[in-house]
Amino acid sequence: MSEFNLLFKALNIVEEDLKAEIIQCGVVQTVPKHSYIVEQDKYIKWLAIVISGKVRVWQENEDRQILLYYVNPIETCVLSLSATFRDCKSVVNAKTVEETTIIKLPVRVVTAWSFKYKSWNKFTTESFIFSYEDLLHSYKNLAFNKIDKRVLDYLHTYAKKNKSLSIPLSHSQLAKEIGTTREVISKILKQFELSGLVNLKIKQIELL
Amino acid sequence: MSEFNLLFKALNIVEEDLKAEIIQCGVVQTVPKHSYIVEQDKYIKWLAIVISGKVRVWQENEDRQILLYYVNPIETCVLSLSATFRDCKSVVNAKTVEETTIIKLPVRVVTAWSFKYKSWNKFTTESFIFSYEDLLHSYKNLAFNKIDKRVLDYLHTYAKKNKSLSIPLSHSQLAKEIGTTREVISKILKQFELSGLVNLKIKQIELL
DNA sequence: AAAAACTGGTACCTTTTGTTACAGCTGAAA
DNA sequence: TTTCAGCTGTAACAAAAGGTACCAGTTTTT
Repeated sequence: MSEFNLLFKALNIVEEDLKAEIIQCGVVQTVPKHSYIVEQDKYIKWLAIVISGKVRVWQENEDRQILLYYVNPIETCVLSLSATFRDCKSVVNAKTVEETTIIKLPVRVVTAWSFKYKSWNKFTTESFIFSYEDLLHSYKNLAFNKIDKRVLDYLHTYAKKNKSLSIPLSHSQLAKEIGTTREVISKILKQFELSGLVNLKIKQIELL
Repeated sequence: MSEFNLLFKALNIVEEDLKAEIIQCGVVQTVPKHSYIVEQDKYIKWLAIVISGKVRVWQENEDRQILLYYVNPIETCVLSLSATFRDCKSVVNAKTVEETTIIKLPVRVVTAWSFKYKSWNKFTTESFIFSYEDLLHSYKNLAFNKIDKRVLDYLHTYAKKNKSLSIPLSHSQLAKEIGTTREVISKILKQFELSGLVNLKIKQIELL
């Protein structure tokens, strides 16, 4: 099935006019792994919807990072979605984790769709709601939980989303997800191992 | 001017049908200070829009709190807005700071408006975008800044929003906004005073 | 006016988190 | 095979933040 048809099906887009508009102005693009999709402080000109692959979205401050979320197939980054309503610079970075196919839609064209097409309205609304709740959850987690709890949460969430108890991350990668340093992660993982919570291998953490 | 007309004007609601619907199902209510508008884990049945007064929205965990945002006149709480699209329990608390007049709209009725009325679509979209960016800013702040910086940020933001260099909060109230304890705030404010950044009085912090 | 509750100041200690420094290990490239 | 960069482990130390305790004003309630 073509990328467009995948998109139509996943978002329940039935309006022929909308389909035509998307096909007309949409650009299918396959991006190699570890490529930037958006960069902090740069203007967002395209709304990108991930068809296959995965995109990591995070914030930076000096040498620290903190994960915001991953964009999975048939999702879009909320922040580029806001950009479709209001020209603005990105306050985040987004980079492909693996080879990723996206459909790019020019921001200016998309703006009107949310009122014109019911399916698009639903898509944007749900994206906003889901993303807001997700961020809220992260905020609460960050505000009230110590790092070890946050690490454990992260591992469990990762396992759940990927349906695998094996998390293929190095200590320093994990540190960047959580917003701390490698040494702290090493210490915590070691404690987890001693408590029998995990098995540690190189670039691999196995939940027990 | 009636509360409804204030609302129509502020949100640029021109559709007569929408005005009629709002007037028909909306309830104007004046709530005394320090009253709960929504409570954690309870279902949201009304979308509340603040007409005058102020509502504080926060999250709790054991004896700690952290401020999410204030809802000011002609704003609505995003979270109750999401509830209009999807029945859900509140994950936050909201309480009036002062006597507050709100217009309550039953969640079930509002759902369809965002596609039916352009002005309502704009209102919801802008609420989502604004709130998301606001939360994102708080998240970054929490992730990367130490408490003293966050306190200073809070004071400056407060001063800016209220157009007054005088912040009428006790140390323990401020602690609850930031998500820490009274002693920590006392220590930090004392340092600020010694550095000549603020003047301290009882229940009053003056930015210099 | 007396009592109670709230507010602020401070000292001391603990826990949590971060930093520095170094050593051993692993896997891929030359 | 050697080499080297990246990964992991760990110890010692430093800084940030939180907890406890107690005291002294101030405001509110009784």
